[in-house]
Amino acid sequence: MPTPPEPASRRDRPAKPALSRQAILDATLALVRERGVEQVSLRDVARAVETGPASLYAYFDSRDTLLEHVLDHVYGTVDLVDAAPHGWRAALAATVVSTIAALEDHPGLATVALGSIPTLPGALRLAEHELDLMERGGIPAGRAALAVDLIAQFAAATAVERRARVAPGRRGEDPGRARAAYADTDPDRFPRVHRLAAALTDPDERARRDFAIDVILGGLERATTA
Amino acid sequence: MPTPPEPASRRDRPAKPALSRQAILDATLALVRERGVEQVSLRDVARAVETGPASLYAYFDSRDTLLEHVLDHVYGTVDLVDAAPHGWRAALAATVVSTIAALEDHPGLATVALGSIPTLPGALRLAEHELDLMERGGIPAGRAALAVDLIAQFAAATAVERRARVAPGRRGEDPGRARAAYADTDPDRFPRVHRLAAALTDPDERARRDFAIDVILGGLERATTA
DNA sequence: CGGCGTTCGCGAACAGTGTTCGTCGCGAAC
DNA sequence: GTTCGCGACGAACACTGTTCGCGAACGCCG
Repeated sequence: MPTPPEPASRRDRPAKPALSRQAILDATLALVRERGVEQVSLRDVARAVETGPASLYAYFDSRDTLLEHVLDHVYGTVDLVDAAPHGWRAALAATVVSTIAALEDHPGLATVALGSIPTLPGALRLAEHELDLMERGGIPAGRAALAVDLIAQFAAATAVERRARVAPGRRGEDPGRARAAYADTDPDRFPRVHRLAAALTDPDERARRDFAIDVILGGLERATTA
Repeated sequence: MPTPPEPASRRDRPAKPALSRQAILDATLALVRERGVEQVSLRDVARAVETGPASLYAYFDSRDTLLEHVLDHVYGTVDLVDAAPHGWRAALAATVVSTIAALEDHPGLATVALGSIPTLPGALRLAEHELDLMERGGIPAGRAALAVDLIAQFAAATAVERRARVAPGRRGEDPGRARAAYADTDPDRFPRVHRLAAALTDPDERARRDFAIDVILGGLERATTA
């Protein structure tokens, strides 16, 4: 507002990175990391790269497309744990944990992961590594291909749920309330739920996660059921 | 606009159901079923019960709360398959399939399921049934409690992903494009992904789902890994 | 070297959202 | 018959993702 239209703005400021896909991606990634996907609007991104919202559409078709690229960048940072030290199964488990952690570091991104079919390089790199590990484990290729999908779905879903549970700014969705709701269950209608209230609402997220990974990898190793 | 304020509107139309939680829920459920969650605004719901959007807040704290109740109603319609004919494992598998189907009948609701902790009666009923089946199967109570969570997460995630894949009005996210992307992968960087392109993009959703259920239930049956 | 044709960045506007506030009119109570 | 309380709701708010079209800067052509 102080300076009027600021003439020849582009030429006067050669320091400005000139607006590129990469600059937009980097800015979005930083914003997502610190605020979460749903608190990042296109106006915020535009402001971060010193432009208006309309300009972003020259580089990305839509907000969703932009977020898919951000997601793939995050996939690219996942630690691909090697089979060498503790065997393929432990390595695969560790890779899944790393995937979940990467998604949780960028709140809301997991929702994007569940809603899109992965085709970008970061996701392919992750799939390749998982296939490698399962090959070493002697999992038949057909099963392994299906498992890649199941694992990705599980990792994303876990990250989404976690976000809902920790519930930073959300309304009263705190775990304590859920715990109370289960304990207050009518013992006649829902005897098992009532009896297992504590176990069903156990807040130890790590234990839940490790249990799930163990179930999935264990089931994968078994021969197909007759 | 033709009739000015229409005086004494309430008294003139005693047929109107007077606006209740149930009426709002029913209207929302119908709209969700035919259009999907994200295409149902509070204004749409209000219009369906012949009122304004503000009135809904007398019955539900927020849109999210309303949707959670809709979700629970849907949970309440899930077919609880009995253990009698084919054993507990097949019954549990069928119940999971039924859960996924119910969620898919209400597009977008699965997202709500992933983002909230279930405390309402429909979800409890489902959990009770699953615990019953696992008890019959000899699954230790602690494992069963954790499994309830895993199963619910899996069902919701599957329904969410399915919605993304069938992609009714969404931009070019058709499965064909994904298939091509995998086939075009660089065979040097991603040899396994390239080789398994067909299997990784197999559009047979039912096979993927049954594989996943088999893996999870199989892993559940195994003793905990040493 | 000057003028013009073209491209494209982006300011402004659009249609829509969930939510809140304050008024107003009905129904019950005295 | 009059008054009062309370709940319904119209209107407004702040914000979203996205599109349109003006205008200014660029580079080719004479």
